[in-house]
Amino acid sequence: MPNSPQPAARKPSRTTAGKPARPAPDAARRNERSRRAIHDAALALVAEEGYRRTTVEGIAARAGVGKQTIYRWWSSKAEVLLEAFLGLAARMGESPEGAPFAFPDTGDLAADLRTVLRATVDELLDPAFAAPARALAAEGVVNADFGRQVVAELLEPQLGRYEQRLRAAQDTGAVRLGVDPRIALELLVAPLAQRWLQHTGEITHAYTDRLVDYALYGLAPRPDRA
Amino acid sequence: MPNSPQPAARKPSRTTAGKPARPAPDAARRNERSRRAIHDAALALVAEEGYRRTTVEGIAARAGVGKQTIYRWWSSKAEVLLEAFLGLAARMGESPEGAPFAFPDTGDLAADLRTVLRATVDELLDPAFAAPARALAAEGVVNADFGRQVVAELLEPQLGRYEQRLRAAQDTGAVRLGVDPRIALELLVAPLAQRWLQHTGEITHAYTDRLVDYALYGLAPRPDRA
Amino acid sequence: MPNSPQPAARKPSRTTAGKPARPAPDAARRNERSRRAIHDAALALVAEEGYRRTTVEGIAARAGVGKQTIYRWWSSKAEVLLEAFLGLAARMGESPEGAPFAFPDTGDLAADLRTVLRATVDELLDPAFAAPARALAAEGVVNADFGRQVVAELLEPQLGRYEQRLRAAQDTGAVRLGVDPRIALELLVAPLAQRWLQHTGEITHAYTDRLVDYALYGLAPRPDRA
Amino acid sequence: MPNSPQPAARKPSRTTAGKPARPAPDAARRNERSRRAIHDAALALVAEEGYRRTTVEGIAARAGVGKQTIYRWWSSKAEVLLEAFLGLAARMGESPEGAPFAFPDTGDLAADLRTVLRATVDELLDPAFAAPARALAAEGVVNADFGRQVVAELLEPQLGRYEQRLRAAQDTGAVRLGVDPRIALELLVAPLAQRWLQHTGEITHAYTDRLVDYALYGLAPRPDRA
DNA sequence: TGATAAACGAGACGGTACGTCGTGTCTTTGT
DNA sequence: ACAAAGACACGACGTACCGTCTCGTTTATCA
Repeated sequence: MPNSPQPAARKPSRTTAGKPARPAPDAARRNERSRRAIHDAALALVAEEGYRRTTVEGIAARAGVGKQTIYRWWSSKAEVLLEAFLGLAARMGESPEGAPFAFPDTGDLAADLRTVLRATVDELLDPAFAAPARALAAEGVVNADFGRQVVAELLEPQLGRYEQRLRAAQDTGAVRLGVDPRIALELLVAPLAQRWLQHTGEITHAYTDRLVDYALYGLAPRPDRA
Repeated sequence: MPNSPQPAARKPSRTTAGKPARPAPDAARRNERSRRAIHDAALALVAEEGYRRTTVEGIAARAGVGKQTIYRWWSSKAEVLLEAFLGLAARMGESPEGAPFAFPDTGDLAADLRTVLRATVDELLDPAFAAPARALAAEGVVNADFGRQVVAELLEPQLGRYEQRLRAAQDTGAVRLGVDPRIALELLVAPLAQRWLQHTGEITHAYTDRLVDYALYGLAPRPDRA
Repeated sequence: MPNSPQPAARKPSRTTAGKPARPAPDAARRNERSRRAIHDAALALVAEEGYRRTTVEGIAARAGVGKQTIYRWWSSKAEVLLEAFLGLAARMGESPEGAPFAFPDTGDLAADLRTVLRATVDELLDPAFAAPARALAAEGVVNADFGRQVVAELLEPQLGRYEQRLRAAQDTGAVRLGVDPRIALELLVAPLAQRWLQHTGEITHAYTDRLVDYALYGLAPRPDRA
Repeated sequence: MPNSPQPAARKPSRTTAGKPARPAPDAARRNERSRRAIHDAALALVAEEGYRRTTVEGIAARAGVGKQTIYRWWSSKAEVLLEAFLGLAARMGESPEGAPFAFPDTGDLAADLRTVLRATVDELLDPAFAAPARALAAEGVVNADFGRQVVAELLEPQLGRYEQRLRAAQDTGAVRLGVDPRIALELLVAPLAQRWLQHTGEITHAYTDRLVDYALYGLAPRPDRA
């Protein structure tokens, strides 16, 4: 996971947008306690009340903070939640020693994929993780700019590791050379994402194990594999 | 597509929920002109302004209708949009004569899948179709009940046709017998859905053609297919 | 006193001002209970908390009314207070039977003026009357348009009665014919107003009695009056 | 006029009020440049924007000063403005050589009063003078403590000079001995004040000339003066 | 065919939240 | 230690919509 839990020099997105171009607050003087309290309040409220019922006002009240302190540093509740969630994901993805999660490579591609997908299933079933993650996804669906930001900051680092592992598998011959690793990864990950996002089916370890099998060996008959 | 453009006997969901148990309006006396105007206004506003900026008040104003006429028959703007979109999808999915769309079966599974996925790509790139579809998806992500309703009324009829075609393919030997057609279909459809929903990549005919190939024959080397 | 306590067809001042020209609410559908509750709340809060600490939000809360209901019909808390105060003044100025107050004319001008000014002193010493009256005056000092409105709707009707009485006195010979009744009235009324508004001195019956005497007979020696 | 333009030892009123009893700043180390800049900014903003739209923040910004520097030495924008206005009045009331204005005594009381009142009319018609004066008056109307402070520091010195001149007139026989000079002065000054403050009429030299006449010789007929 | 009851358009209402502004306090960083 | 700068908790602003609630006014069965 990127975004280690240091003070975080995220500049206010107002800088990039800016029509009236507010003078841009001084990040050095920022109150770190408030920032954290806002993160925590946002995550808690989304988990407890749902994203829709979560309001900027509510976050401010729960964090013991003035509304303006939120608007000074973020431009919407979605931005607040994204930053809060990146922090949460960083904390969850790390081993206790602080090293970020790394994609396993035991030499057995299928096994490695099963391991990682099972771990993802577990995360998606954890309400504290799932509620804000859903909220971010939903916001991104309807707001392309925000969606791309979510992808870049949250999703891409994860998917990049799949891509690397699949490239390694191409070197060892476990995956055909002609295959585009990007599309390959989607075959594995997207079905799980769809079931979770759209409520089209249950998500279990058995399900992801099957996904790995189907994706690697195809749906068509395979006479060579007895 | 279900929900043909007849008067539509959709009963107000208030009946099912209902604590105060409103007397339940008389669907027979319903004004069909208003119903249609509301559909059109909802679709137009979502396409023009975005889902977030679309309000019940705005729909009513644009449709030249009182707000209460909306609240009498629907319980939220999401419900209005779902019904409006079902109508739109029915109109688009139908051949001019009025027969609903049917999944092709030329005997060549790969070709049939490519055909259907290419058509889906075209739909997803049509803004008039995509904007409300995205809105419904986003709402469903964050609201499980509504999500299941969207799946049942909108998605499932489509996916069911994939499932039937894949079962037919199992009979002809084009797909292994052990394969779960539900999961198989997800391998084909979910990557496209993810790219579209999450803005993780471009969606093109070339892309879906590749998906069909990868899904049918797998990512691993296939020595039998010279 | 004008403005008897009938429904009051005061049209929203927005009509006169109006840049964005809001559609202008329909006064016929106005809720009279809310209107009264807002009047009462405004007067009570100004008396209890002071004008400065009285807020539109506070008035709305105390009246059990949405803020928008205030902004729909008035353009500022000052306008609310003016209307509320006009109602109060009408109620106070009336004899119990409902007839508005009339300036006395006993034939003795000095006595009549003393009577009326003493009554005014009593009003100005009544906190329930004085607090909103002060607030309106202060607002008018600093905002010329509003000041003129206060004068026209509140002050002028009162001063007009002085003017009439003085004209009558000119007919009977109690006041010189060359005297401008407008200025004459100011000689009597303004000193009291100044003491009250600017806190430059006490206001008592003895004080106003003296004012009447000085104004009628002048400061210079009067050899004719033994 | 008191308050000559020396450093001004006005101690922060916080000392007198004070619950938390702030350490009380050291007036000796005070920055005189900032003090002046604050005065100028306050007067300019009130004249340009109006009292209501003038804010402490705006004054600080315009003066190139930190907000705290204002709060350190004054307790409200009204206090700032009062002090600034006292300085302005001192500068305007002085002859170029620095001697403060003195009430004329030519032996002709009526002429002297006309002279002074005409000068006052001119001041009241000067926007740079009138805007802050109005603001102070309005604040005083609604805030008794502040009102008394305005009277004591600003009004009383002026009115005192009227009182002295009227006493002198009693010695020469131009004013009856039984007349209270305080009330007498109000007869002359209050009508002008009221017209100006409450926007009840125009203020002109002709008007004040008439006031002097009416006040001195009364409204009633005066058979002795042919 | 006229009575009558519902749906309808309009929009006022009590509310909640928005995003902004100003207050008065506190903290940081030079002087 | 004062000062410039400005972040902060707080509270009010005036606006936008929410979902409910009247108001007349159609409209469309049934008497």
